[in-house]
Amino acid sequence: MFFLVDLAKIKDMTITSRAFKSRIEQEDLYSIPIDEFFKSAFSVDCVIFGYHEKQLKVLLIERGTEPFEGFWALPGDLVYPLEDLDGAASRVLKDLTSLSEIPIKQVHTFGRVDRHPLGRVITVAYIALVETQDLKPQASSWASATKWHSLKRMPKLAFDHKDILHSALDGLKDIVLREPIWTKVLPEKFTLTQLQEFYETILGRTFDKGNFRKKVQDVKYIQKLDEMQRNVNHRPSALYRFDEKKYNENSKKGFLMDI
Amino acid sequence: MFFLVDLAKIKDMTITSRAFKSRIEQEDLYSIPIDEFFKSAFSVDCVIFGYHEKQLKVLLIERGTEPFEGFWALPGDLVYPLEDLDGAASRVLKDLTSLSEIPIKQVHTFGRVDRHPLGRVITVAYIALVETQDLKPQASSWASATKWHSLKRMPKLAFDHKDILHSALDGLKDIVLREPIWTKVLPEKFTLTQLQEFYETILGRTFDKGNFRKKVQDVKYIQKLDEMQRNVNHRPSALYRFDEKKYNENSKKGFLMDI
DNA sequence: CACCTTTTTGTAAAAAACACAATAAGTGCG
DNA sequence: CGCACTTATTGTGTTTTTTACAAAAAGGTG
Repeated sequence: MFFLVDLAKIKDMTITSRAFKSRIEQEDLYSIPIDEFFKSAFSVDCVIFGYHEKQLKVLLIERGTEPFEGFWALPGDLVYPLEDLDGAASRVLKDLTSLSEIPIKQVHTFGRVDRHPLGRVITVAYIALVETQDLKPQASSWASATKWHSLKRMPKLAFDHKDILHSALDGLKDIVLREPIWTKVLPEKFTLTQLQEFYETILGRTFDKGNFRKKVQDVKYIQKLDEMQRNVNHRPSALYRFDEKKYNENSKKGFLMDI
Repeated sequence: MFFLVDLAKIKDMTITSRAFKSRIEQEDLYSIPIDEFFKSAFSVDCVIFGYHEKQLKVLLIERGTEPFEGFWALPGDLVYPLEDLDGAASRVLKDLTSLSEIPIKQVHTFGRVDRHPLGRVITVAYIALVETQDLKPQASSWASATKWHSLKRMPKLAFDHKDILHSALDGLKDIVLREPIWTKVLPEKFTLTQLQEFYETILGRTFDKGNFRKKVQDVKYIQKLDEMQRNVNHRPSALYRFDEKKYNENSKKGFLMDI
């Protein structure tokens, strides 16, 4: 099954892949006729959550071209021909953040016929979680601007990205209860208060300090260190760390954090 | 963004959509040159689970063409140009089962580059649950045969359908705890034993009869009737029904079955 | 040292989960 | 009819978990 492409239209499309464009130019396919049947493409969109000190944010890009020029949107790109879906999402993430090794998770696929005004584009949504401070938003070839946005007051988003964001937030809440993804956003050595704040922020509810602590004591892969906080203006907390080895042993048996 | 298609190759492809074929013939695009860049299409695959008397099965079709000729596979089809993803899955389901109004649920999207030997095909997996007896497997234009298969001894499946099936089973277990989907497979009036057996079958574990019953008493949308089983050769059970009105009231508040 | 803040431990009550037993209500059969 | 058999239904005590809240501890600060 093969595509031919109307480059005039392509140039107007803002969901463009750089590889895609360059390839088109090489092969000089400008004036090839159009098959009306398959006007479709697939893309990935990444919902990159940033966590820092009780604040959950999401990374948006500002669109520099029509449609939805000037709107904020989720970063995304077309999937390359020889690229897995997960790979495409990782690439988008890496291009945008210069961070590799960020674990991603597929959450849902959106394919409403009219979700893209210029054609049929099905998109697979991924989520990632990073330390907000690890990533300095900066303009790129992709967008005129990128910026961390608080989830409270969210601007009007392009396409159906509002739906995608909602779905991603649900997915994040799910994952947070199944996997210790706080390892990606808490410091190497952390306090239990920090851990508790993480859960409270993501899940949007509070926990009793004493009871939370008791739960954590049963979790084998959270290891108490012989170290303390320093220079805090109150009783210093003990520090803990994530014991990856113990986690891998236990997680094979369907182990999960249970709060 | 537009495709052109090499019909010679299309004819060999077994993931063909009937609409797709006919459209091609109409427009006489046989000898159009090929753009190598976008060799891709998207499809839906349906994991149709059948439940009947403590037996969970899955509906497979037998492929009549290469690749994987003779292999069992999940029913699926390409997504039509003016069709939503959910719509495509519903259509596949309806064509195959003559049942409409079956609720479906998207679970995951599979897009490994080499998952289809003849080209890039990304597929969105859906699950559905029906009463096994409501559906008489029969050959169709799609497949040389269709058949309910027990999940215990599963034949070798085409493509990556084994992965899809696994993922779907996880999805089913998830959903069963969040939504009362047993309404689709239990009779209008059912006993609590039937309900318990349903959960035991799907989740693969057993529950204490007395305790299960106590849980159900707290669930407002499961209504006890003034009716009894008849002609059973033991103490007759009270009959219950699903109270849709009460369910809709409660479910808005994030209500879910908790066993 | 008294005071402030946050950590850490403790404890008691309430709720939920769990295991198991006793009783009930039909059919079938002598 | 009465007894056996089967499954439904209710009950009960124990254990475990959850929840709420209080007290004590360990820093820093002035």
